[in-house]
Amino acid sequence: MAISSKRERTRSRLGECALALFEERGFEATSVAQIARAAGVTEMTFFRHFGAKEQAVLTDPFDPVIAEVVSARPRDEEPLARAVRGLRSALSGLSEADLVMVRRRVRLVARTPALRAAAVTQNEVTSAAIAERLAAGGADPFTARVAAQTVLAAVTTALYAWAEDPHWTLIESIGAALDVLDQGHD
Amino acid sequence: MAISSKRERTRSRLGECALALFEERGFEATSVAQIARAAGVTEMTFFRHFGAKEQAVLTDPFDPVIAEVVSARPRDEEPLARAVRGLRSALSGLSEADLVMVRRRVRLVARTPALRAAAVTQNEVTSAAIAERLAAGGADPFTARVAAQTVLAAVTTALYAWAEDPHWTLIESIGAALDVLDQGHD
DNA sequence: TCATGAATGTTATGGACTAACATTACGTTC
DNA sequence: GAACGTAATGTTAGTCCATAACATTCATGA
Repeated sequence: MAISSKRERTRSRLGECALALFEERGFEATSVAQIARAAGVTEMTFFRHFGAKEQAVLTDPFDPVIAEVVSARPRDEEPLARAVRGLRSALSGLSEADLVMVRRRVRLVARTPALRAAAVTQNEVTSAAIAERLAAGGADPFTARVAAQTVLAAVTTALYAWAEDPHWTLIESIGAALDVLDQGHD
Repeated sequence: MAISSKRERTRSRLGECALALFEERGFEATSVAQIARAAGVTEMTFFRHFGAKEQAVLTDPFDPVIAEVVSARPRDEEPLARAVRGLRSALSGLSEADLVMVRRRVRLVARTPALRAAAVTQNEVTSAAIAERLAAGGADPFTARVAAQTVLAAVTTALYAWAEDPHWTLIESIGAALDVLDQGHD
């Protein structure tokens, strides 16, 4: 028997239909009514699963992992180094299939202004979590906030560049971005 | 006779009413119909002046100045130093009255998720301009992009912190944020 | 004065969301 | 496996943001 409940199944069905339609005819040109119909469900149901149209794309298990992993690093490393190494180890855990899906979503976000705007809200949660951990490790609160926001900005830029350029690895792109922050530190 | 045309006057009237109402009862709780009515004008007119509700707050002469000033620095300085010094000289040109208005707007943005999200769109234009200038100065395009996004993330964080904390100067806050990026470089 | 174009008003429409209430489907207990 | 309670979904109605097409007022110079 399936592990997934009915709720989980319709949710993922909605997510898949949304992604496919967005890729096919664009985010703005696709109405949630169309998505709902494609998933064999009502408009209302869509909003019960994803609070807003953008959430159908932006809901991924990616951001929480970052915060988790950064805070798992030894506390005596400096903030930037912790972020870099934390991300490196986190990304090595993704499968090929995962990467394909992540790339599809990130590319869509990278190409859609409304999605990029909505993504910052996700980002802020991650950023706050990272900053909190850094501050708990003894960093000045303001410094922690800036460091967290800065690292995420670099990672986001790397993600968008990677999604558009097929001959780069995710880890390569992110590594290169973080190297820009890190220049002069070694 | 007034220097400002009728168009400019209704525009600024709309902007002032919007800011006041947003501060009074919140951004989401204020409809553009209310703003329009307060300004003695139609809802339609609002949208002709500001393409969207958020633009009533986010339209300021701030972002363009940043890009302008960063690119005005001598090309042989390194990217980060150019950004820091460029901003420093740009901000010193603001009057007390300007600072009060900037603070009101930034505080509203800092407190309103929807406005923070919409602000990134503004940000991207500035970021692209900065990156272009950095790349024209010989920097690798990807590096330029990351540097631009990173600096703006730091500045934005500083802006939000400054708007909420009355005993800090704008330039102090931004300086402190950029110092976080700069640590280890000197 | 009147003619021209800019600024604004009117009306109609569509799409994103919310609220309140009705209904169906699912799983659990007996 | 039948009844019951609840989770999941449907229905309806409405608000607000935003756009389009067309009409109207207002300012300004010939």
